Amino acid sequence: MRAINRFNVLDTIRRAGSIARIEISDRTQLSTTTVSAITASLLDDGLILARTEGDLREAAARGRPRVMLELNPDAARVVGAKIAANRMVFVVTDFRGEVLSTLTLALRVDRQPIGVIADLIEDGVRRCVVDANLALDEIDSVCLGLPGVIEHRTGHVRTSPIFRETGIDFAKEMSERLGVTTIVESDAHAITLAHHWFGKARDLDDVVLVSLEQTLGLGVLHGGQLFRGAGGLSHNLGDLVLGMGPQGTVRLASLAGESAILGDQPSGRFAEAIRLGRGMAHAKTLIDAEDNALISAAIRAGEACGMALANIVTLFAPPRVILVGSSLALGQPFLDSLREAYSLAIPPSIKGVTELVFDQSTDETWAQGAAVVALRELYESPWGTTGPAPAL
Amino acid sequence: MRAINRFNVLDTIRRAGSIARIEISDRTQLSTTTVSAITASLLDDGLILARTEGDLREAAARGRPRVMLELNPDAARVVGAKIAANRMVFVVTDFRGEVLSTLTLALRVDRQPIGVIADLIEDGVRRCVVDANLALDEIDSVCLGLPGVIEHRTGHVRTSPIFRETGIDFAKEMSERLGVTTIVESDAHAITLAHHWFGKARDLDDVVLVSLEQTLGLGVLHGGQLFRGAGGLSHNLGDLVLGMGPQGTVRLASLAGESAILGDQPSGRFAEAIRLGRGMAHAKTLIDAEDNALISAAIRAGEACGMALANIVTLFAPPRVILVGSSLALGQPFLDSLREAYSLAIPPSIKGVTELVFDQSTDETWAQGAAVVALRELYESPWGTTGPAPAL
DNA sequence: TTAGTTAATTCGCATTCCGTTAAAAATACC
DNA sequence: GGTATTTTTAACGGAATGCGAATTAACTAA
Repeated sequence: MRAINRFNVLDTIRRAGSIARIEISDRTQLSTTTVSAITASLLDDGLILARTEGDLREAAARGRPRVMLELNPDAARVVGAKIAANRMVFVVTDFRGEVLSTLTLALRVDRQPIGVIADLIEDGVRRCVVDANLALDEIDSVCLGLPGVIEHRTGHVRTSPIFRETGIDFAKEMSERLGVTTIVESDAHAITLAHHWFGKARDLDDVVLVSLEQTLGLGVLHGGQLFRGAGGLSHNLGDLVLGMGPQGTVRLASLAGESAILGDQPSGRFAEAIRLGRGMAHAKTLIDAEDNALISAAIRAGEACGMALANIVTLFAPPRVILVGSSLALGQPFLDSLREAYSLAIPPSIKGVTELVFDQSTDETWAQGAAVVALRELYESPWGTTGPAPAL
Repeated sequence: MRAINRFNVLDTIRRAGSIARIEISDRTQLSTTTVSAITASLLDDGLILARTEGDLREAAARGRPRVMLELNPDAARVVGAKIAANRMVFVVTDFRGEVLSTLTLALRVDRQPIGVIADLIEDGVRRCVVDANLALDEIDSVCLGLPGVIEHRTGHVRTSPIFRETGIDFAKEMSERLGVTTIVESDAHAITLAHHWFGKARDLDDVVLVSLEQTLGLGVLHGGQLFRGAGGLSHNLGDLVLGMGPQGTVRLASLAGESAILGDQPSGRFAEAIRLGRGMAHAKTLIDAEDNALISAAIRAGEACGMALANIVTLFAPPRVILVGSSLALGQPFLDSLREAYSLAIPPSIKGVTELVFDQSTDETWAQGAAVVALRELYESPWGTTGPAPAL
């Protein structure tokens, strides 16, 4: 009971940024007494701070001024990372999820042996922590956002474009290397939570996010919780089947995946750009220069995405869908054909239910999302509940 | 707190059918003291009954025999209904969900004005209640399972093949007519809960159900709760887009919907069978007689369903998928092609996660499922909690 | 200075749950 | 019939929680 209310109060403070006790009691429907008790214990545990200034009511406010409460940034530190095929981005954040330091490594880890990848990640985490003027033992938790099908609950990576192997217990591997609790999560889930905390889903507890990167991912937020499959499985949109062609199934990835759009670029400047993770940006300049092959690839991809998107909306009927990922950088041809295919494919019965939002988040935001995954688990953990009774 | 524990105890009793207090305490992790208190209050409220016989331990059990507790069938009565285009099935059930009376009306309500349909439903409910030797004021709740896109929370029918109009507040309409709380729910959601309580999902809290009837529906059970879209929206699988043809989008319904399989049968015995709701059964006999047109239609439908199914599994990754509905009656050609398309389309990364189960439920089961929807809401309502404190 | 206003805390009360212990109930074994 | 065994109920104390009312705190307005 207390644990639940504690979490609710903490989360209310987080959402508000800065809020008085009365206001908390208003929003959580708890009595001011209870709120006072809980906030006292949170203050005691150092999870929140009180600030006397900052009462934002009408200037001519009478009565005892409110004491604003906010998260204590120093209550915890976590590392979040976005691991992609050609780059890794690490962030260290404080308890609020604010970024303290960032590190981007432009590396092609694609299909390297696990050991190598783990080495690189370990290195990145350590360096990013040092950059934040911290030591590793001051970090409470690490979360790695990976593309592919991730089983968050068990820490297994079922399949991922960056691994040759399948079914790796990567959470355990990295936990042991770092000596810090490390969890894994789908990169799409990470960016979904990033939007929930800081981005375009701040006002919603139900939202669907589609990530169009090298891998096509999906994040479904339902009642403020990530919707995960059995075992905490993440989804892989790229595996969606769009049709049966003569040579087997046609999957979304084969039309709208990065390599499908950019094609095989054996060498040259384009290939170089792709290797550096600027494939889409380069493609955009080529499209602006009217490269017809690319334009038609972008249109095909947009149509496929629009169709898949309509199907997802048909199934989940969220009030908002957020589209993110490097493919958005393709610009007009891609976006227009996506929108058109979507509006053609969306069934009339749920027209108007869902709003489409596009967002070009930076890699840092993705990593921040991974940090949020880690923070959420910290929030929910019993912490040092002042009293003896731990959570059920 | 009490309300939660009460509900848990009640649900534990329901699941077990018949269970001793000790066993409840075991399963719910509540102390025997608490269980005793709660069961006493439940007995007091007449929601459960004690039975001395029925201790199923080893015959040579010593000590005080267990007192088995079970739901009091007479604690409540609800009506559940399945409304389809060519028939209506009503059931009256007791508090346990056991059927007390059934009524099937073979009527073509398809596209009639609302008033007419409402008249027929009202009539059916009243007759079925009378058949159970009850009066309408002894009924606690009514739930109508309808095809189409239903907004359970608001009681609105967004679109349904049986209505010409869209966006009808049908729950309100029927509540007023009957003078009994009436709720609406997607028929697919109803059958999903029926399977959860009585059928092939009794052992699971996460399952996906696909209903292949005139309309293609979907029910997703997640953590024992129905997954509903925004506003309690139900899903309509038939609206899934399988591809973009020359004349616009190709939806699943156009390949695997009833009319797509059976084709336009202007007149004759087949047309008559369809009108009577035996279209699929008749089709089966024709298929057995090697009607090539029908066989290929069934195969096309099976392929489309298998593909769509694979996509759903890709998105939800449930441990089990249950397929129900009249189309299953088509037999081999349909099922084989479905299975084949499914196994072709299912991505290797989640192979083995999901088990396919086919089930030919009777219409009565669907109606029973609607009754379950009503019962679940009764279970969760505060009831006459003995103590003063109501639910939060 | 005083009265008024709003915020936060303190205090007392009721509820709920758990654990322990004990007793009562209902049967089997000897 | 007595004893052992097991389930259920009952009683008491302790602890945690949440709420309402009263109280204190801090400030504004006159």
